[in-house]
Amino acid sequence: MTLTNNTFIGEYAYSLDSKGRVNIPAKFRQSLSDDNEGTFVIARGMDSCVWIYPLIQWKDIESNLRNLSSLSKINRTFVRNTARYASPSTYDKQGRITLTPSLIDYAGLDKDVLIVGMVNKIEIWNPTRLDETDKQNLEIDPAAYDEL
Amino acid sequence: MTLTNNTFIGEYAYSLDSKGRVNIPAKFRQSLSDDNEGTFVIARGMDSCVWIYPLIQWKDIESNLRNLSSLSKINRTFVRNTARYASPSTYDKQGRITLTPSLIDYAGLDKDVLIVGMVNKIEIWNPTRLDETDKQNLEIDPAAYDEL
DNA sequence: TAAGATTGTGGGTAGTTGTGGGTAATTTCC
DNA sequence: GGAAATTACCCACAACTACCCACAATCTTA
Repeated sequence: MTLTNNTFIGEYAYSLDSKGRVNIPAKFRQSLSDDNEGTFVIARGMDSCVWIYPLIQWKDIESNLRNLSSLSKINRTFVRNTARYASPSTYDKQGRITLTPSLIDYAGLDKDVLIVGMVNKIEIWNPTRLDETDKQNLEIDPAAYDEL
Repeated sequence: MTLTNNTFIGEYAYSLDSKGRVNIPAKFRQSLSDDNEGTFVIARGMDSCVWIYPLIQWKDIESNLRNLSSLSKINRTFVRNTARYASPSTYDKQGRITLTPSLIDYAGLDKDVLIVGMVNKIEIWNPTRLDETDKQNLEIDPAAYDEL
């Protein structure tokens, strides 16, 4: 069953095969609207994971990046890190996309990976790294919850 | 008979079958408005239980998450921890929804479960855990009630 | 009170999904 | 230009899930 288009929630334990392919969970593919043409854009996440955007979502980001002033150092860094490692990937008949070796290395991905729905994008994690990140974040969380 | 739409009160002792399915009490289903399309979103509760939102209720939460900027680490963590354990579930012809193994484990659910109406959402408990939680809260509650 | 409808619970089956690997086309590099 | 490596496309199978049917217990209604 499908919620809103291009919306991803839930967590899935999948595997990365020897060719660098990961399956996109069926529920996520079903949520993809047709104008994405079965294509995602994979990029470096800000945490040590891989970010996967639906194509049209990425186009939004792209146009935002275009409008960001290059005067700010943070902006420049953000644009560079986002754009530099991004590449489009269309899924095959089995629903898999291929990750670049560079991204696999960046996220420290091994055979077992965790796919996490982040509402408007998807994250791919090495399960161990996500655990560690979770632990580090335990301290700041309560404060964040309060604002919501 | 139905109170207000999408409002759940009362407590029910139901059972979780070997396939991870629980029945949603008939009264709760009758209270569900049509625009929910017979669908709930199950998620981690803040206590060790499962939360069940009517679909449209969850969509509100979702759109809030969608608007949080990913530039902030706190936001990313918050979105991840919320979306990660959530998944939609439409009830079958018998009125049951399927829980994910991850949530069953989190809430420590066994065969016998307790379904509790929480007005705008539903909780599923392991009866033993709910007892324990109740006892722990006895001490702090009176003070808290005063602020209400 | 008896008959019928509704509700909760269990299980079988067919279709879908995740995973691995093979082959042909394409690209890269010497 | 040709060989090696890489990529894209296809097929096969096992595991899982969604859907369906069956039955017993409870509630409703005449």
